[in-house]
Amino acid sequence: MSSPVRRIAHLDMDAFYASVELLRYPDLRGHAVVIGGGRNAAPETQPDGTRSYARLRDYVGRGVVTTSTYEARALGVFSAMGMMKAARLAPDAVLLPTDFDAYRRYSGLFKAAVRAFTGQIEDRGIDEIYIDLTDVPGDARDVAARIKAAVKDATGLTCSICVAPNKLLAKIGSELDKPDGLTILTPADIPTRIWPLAARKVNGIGPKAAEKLAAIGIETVGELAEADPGLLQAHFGRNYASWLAEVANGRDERPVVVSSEPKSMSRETTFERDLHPRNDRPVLSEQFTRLCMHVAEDLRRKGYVGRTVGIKLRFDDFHTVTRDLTMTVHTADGAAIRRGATECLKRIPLERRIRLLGVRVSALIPAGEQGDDPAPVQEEFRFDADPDEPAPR
DNA sequence: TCTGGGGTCCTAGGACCC
DNA sequence: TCTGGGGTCCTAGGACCC
Repeated sequence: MSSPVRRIAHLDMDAFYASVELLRYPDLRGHAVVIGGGRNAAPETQPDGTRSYARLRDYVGRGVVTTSTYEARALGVFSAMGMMKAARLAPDAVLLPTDFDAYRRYSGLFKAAVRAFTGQIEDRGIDEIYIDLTDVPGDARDVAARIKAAVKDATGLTCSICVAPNKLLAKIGSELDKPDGLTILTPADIPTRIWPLAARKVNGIGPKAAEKLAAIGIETVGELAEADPGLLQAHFGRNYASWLAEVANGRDERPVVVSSEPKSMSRETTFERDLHPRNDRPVLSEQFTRLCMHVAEDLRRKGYVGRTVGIKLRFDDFHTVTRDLTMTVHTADGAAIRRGATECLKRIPLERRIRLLGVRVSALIPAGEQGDDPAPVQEEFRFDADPDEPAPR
């Protein structure tokens, strides 16, 4: 049983948020620009058309870098870096707040442009997708070039695309020629183009796994491919070890998943200062309610109800704990969510200041598909019931 | 200079049931 | 008498990704 060779593309927008901002503020082109930080203000345009931008050096707070332009990256400023550290590396960089509404608009534009080629698209977030091009006629490089042109046309933005036999290779490949890249990978390219790469480049090998690999002398994908299966199993467990061996050889059969239902929705917030569980109780309580109402609003807006409510606390020492509670009925009601969340909160000892508070609802189903009993059903007395048989459901 | 927010998936133990 | 063996649900934590 052999399936035809697939043709899977991964498309990744180049420095997406930053590039969208440069469309708005073309005068920043060529400058080190950093997006992130959270509560900072947007630049003001003067009556004469000039704009004054905030500089990274003036930032105070707990935010992290969301994206940076390639000029800022050259100064060592990357995504997920603390803003205060970024400010030390690039004090003169321009700082812009994140504008998710704008990014979502451009995300919709580029995805619509790709959809003109095929509906076989898997969403991987705001700035990247997988595309199954197996049934799209034409030479791979040609199709990819046409998709890039269509994206550029629809958004004014560049992207990087790799076409490969599977998602694993396509994902790795789209990074190889960034920005504005177009990469084609075949199985024959694995030894030359994949094996020299750091193991960390594989989607699914994160910082922890990379560190553990390094500890047993494995730095590259090629070294991983040569590794003794027994050694891998001893360090990573059977499932992860066999997955590592597969990906190191470029094997991946995962399909492009065109649609999926959300599993959970959550809201969380990091406070500007760590809050004391007793002294700051009013603020905490107010924020707690706000988060519950926010999640409820998200659920209703998207048309879901959930049955499991969970909370997350991060303390001043960064230790994070979660609690959750499964209810008897599904809900999207803020007050019901808050009641569940409060039960969860009672199970956490509060002995340190609180840095982060989060509320999550999971076990989601589309609203309207509730099979929940409208009211508790009374057990019916049956004089003929066999006491050893379970009651009928 | 302490490290965001929104997700998914996996593991593992215990409860509970047949 | 040393006490099976699955399957599923619930809960907590952690790795990872964008």
